[in-house]
Amino acid sequence: MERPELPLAQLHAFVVLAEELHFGHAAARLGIAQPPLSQQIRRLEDKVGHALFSREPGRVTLTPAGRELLPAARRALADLADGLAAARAAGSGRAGRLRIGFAASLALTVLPGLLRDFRQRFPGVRLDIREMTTAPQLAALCDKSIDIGLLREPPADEAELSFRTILTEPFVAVLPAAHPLAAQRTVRLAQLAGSPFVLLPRAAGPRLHDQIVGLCAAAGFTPQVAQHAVEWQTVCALVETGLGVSLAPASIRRIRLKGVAFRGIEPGAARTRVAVGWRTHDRNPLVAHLLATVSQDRPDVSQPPQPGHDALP
Amino acid sequence: MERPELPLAQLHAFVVLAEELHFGHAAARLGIAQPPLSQQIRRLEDKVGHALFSREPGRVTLTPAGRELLPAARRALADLADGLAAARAAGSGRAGRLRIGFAASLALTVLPGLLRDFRQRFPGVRLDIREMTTAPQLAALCDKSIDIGLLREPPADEAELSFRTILTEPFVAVLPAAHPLAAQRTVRLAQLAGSPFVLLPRAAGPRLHDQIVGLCAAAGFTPQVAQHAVEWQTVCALVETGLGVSLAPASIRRIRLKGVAFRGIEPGAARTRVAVGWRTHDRNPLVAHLLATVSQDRPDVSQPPQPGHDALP
DNA sequence: CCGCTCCATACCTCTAGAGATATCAGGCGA
DNA sequence: TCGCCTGATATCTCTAGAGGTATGGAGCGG
Repeated sequence: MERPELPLAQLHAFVVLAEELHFGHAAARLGIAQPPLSQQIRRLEDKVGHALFSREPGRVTLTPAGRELLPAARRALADLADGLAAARAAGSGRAGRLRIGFAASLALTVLPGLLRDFRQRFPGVRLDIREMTTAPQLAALCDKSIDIGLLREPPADEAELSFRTILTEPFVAVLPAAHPLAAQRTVRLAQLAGSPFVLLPRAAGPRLHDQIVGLCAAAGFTPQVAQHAVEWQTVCALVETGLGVSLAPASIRRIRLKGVAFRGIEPGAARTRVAVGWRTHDRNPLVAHLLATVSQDRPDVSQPPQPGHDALP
Repeated sequence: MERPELPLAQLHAFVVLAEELHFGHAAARLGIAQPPLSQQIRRLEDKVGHALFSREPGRVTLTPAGRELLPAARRALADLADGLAAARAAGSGRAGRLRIGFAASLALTVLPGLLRDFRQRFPGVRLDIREMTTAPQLAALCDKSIDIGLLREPPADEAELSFRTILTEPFVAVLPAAHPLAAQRTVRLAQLAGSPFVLLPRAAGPRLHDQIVGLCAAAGFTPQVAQHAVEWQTVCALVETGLGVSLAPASIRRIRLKGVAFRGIEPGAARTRVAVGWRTHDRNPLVAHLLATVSQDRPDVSQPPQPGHDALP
């Protein structure tokens, strides 16, 4: 790429003169005297190396060189005016692009409402939304390929990142409908000791995985994982086939499968957190906007299960 | 249209830094020291009103405002580089647009060869070709809406315009095939006195019209025009129907109609001229190129008619 | 011929910015 | 801790150009 040769002020004067085809009128339109305009055009012509205007008695016309330069000058001036407006809008937080990563299960809880509210308040902002499990979200936040992460069980020791809990929800047992424990309203964790488990891999969400395993340990057993699945929807489908049972965040009740029963657990004090994450020193105003939207938008899903939701045997 | 706010040199530096994301490397690439680059970017940021780069320990990244400005800056710089190259090419005669007007009958003579040769020699030049009769061509040359005119019988008294004869051709009589005179190889003009004529209106080509009328007058009669037609092809079609006879430039023999006979005339000394016209003081190098091409490209159509061309009764 | 219009040229002042050198401050790694 | 890397800041010189005023030359019309 070479250095630009033509000054924009001169190109602007050129365009105005090309429209007026009269040095006096163009000078008045530019708010200057005629001789300085004459000099400006001369300087531009010297830089191009050819006359851009033909000066005849009684009229000024464009030369072929001038006719070639005019559309390019117009386009460039317009490009820059647009780009400057867009840069200012982005800088002030009225426009721009916000890149959001989210864990799949959050599509069942906070994501829809948050996106709706944000779009309503900031229609000029383009949202780039990508599904990613927790660990990849943390990496993407650090390397700046996303601006916002929506995830579960945020880490406590990320130096560059900050997190804020949006909501907490209890766990539920996920059982095949025909499972003997499905007949109960609530399941004691110890009762699950004899059943194989279907769980997400630790790598997908280390803290959530460890929390679930920890609950089982507190109940006196280590879950025997028969199958891993990255998505909670897949977990439910495998449970439905009778492959095993699971422990999951309560919001997955929204996944409605005939052959799956969701039951409250005892002890029921444990909760899993949903959080928004961002780079601590990120000054992007859109990030601040989204955090503000999250703070005003806190749906409560800690209500008890409603009758009719589960497939009763 | 407002004045441009951002200097191109600063935008150029911005683009290079956005590519390198390292002040030292970008400065080296620009051929300056790092502090001046730092100052330049600062000045640009002050003009935009927002930081364009985020400076963190160990790395430089674009802000949202910077990300919005980058494509616009790139486009504008490219537009101007292209426009400047096009202006220079047009100014030096390597490229640009040439607007040519031509009388329809010249499509039967000089036009195809001229266009072919010119395109071969100047492939970068766009040709804008419009069919116009002689009088509109003269007006368009004067008001600069065409650069070149190809016409017949150029005027002798146009102050701003110059003309050069490309070729001359004799006249032929245009007769219905069943006309008694069609049996002759050559027709004396006086023999046409009793027949109605089909001619182009004087307004379409005053001098050609007057030349034809003058030939008849020299032969002792004034042609009785039964019908006018602007195109020679239409003239031939009307002659074919038996509506009348005509006198026309010899090249219209190329219009092949079964029911039309073309015959040489006596006296046969008169010739009609085909000329190229241009504005005398036009400095457009493409005009010079075309005039040069015309000078090297002089097909000779003054040969006698070849057997088999005419419909014999 | 004279007055007016139109664009060019000459000369002037002022300013912004381009680029330089010198230096500082912060962070990182050995 | 020290050395190195990186970007910022301070200060300086120089130049191009932006815009002004005054004037000149050409052409046109009354």
